Amino acid sequence: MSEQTLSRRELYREQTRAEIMMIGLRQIADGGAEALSLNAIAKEMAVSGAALYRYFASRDELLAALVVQSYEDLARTLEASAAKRHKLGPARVHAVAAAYRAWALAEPHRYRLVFSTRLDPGRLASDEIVLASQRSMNVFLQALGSLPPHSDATGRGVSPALAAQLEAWHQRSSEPALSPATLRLGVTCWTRLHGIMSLELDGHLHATNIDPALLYAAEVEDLIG
Amino acid sequence: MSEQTLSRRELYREQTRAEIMMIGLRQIADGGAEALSLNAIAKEMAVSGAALYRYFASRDELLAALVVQSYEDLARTLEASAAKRHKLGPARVHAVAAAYRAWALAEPHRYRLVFSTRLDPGRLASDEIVLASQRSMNVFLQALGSLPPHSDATGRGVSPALAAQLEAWHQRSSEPALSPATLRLGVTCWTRLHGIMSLELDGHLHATNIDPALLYAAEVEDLIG
DNA sequence: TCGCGTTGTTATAGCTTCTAACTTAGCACC
DNA sequence: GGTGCTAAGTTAGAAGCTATAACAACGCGA
Repeated sequence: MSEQTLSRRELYREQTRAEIMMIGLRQIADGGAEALSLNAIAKEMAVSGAALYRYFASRDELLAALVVQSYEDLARTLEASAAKRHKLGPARVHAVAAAYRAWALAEPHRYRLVFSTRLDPGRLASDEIVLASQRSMNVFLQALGSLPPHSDATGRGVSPALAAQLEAWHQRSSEPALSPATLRLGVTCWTRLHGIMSLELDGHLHATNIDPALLYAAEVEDLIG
Repeated sequence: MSEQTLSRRELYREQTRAEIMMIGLRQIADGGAEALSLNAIAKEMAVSGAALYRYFASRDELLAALVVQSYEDLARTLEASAAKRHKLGPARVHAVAAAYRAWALAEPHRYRLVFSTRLDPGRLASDEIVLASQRSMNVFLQALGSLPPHSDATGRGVSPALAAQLEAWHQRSSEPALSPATLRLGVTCWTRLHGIMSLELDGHLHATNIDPALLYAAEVEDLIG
């Protein structure tokens, strides 16, 4: 909370935590969340296994921290991709979608870590996770909101119940510029793109012999217009 | 392979295997794939832990068997839902989609087991898994193929590359009645519905405060017309 | 009926998480 | 500058897991 400079002790502590997380992240990148082992990290750091419990109360806590870190990394990546193309419109949607896909393909285990790691409910609702999620979502929403209004984006296919929930979301949103139609486009975009990435990463599209990149591109095109 | 009646020994063996799988499945249903423990199963069966290795060479082999079993159960469920509504058309698509969602919600851990369990490549490409996958897919394809032809189902938004791959799939498919357009509708249906179910089950849609059922219904509607 | 293969056993190695009790080392305060 | 408290490391150990090896006994099939 306090902004004052950290004491020497706290500084070392943060460094050690960072080192633990770095090694843990590499374990996950190599072998998935299952491969995360406090003991193995300790061995690599040349300390006893028990020492790490001074920094993380449990393996689960470290895992949760890595989920948060990865989610934030995804958010940063998407924000960077959007910042590069400062012009809005379809090109920006393409850029963000491409960045999303590239991140997932570059670090599949991390993508899985973020989206299909089951944490205890308390940790899942952690402020940092919700924040990172909103940051990522916002990048998509900003891009989608800049598209020329689509004829049936707000009308056809939206049930009254769904329209009401979108309206409620619109009301409490911190960004009043985002219309309910854009919000809807946002979740749809997210669920569709995630659907492809998730199945692709787990090899379930392999049997069809269809290049997932083509499916992905087609969905992006469909969402844009 | 041989159809001859099993010997007494083989019969008992199958029974024991089934019992192991039953208990293992319950463990997964309760606590996810991580909770699967040969030792715990043995304790529940009142045998030593080592005894189970006569029936499954490793924990991974048991896990793979449970993945297959669950996938087949999903396929059976979908087939049953289709069989109930013997009339084809939109109603059938609705029925199958609803059955898919219901299965996922009834046994979330099993859904995750099927779709986001990482098995070694050898096991993932197992004949039984591919078969169960095709069975499930076929139920959707049969239903989708019976829809009145949609104006831009085959034209707009399909890149030449994608069209070619769909054509190739069509050629080697055992069901010549399924047009490339229907095949495309099939994968799209799968990726979209899975996208929603996957995010919903892992709690990622919670932050939006939107009922996933409404999103799901909207996607089904969009796919149909 | 007899033998052999199947199925169980116990023992053990090696890994994991995590706790408890003890030692050391350094930061902070007087 | 000395001294004491606290943080950070240590080892020991419990309880759990997968998996293998060596051995005992049961029962099916010839």
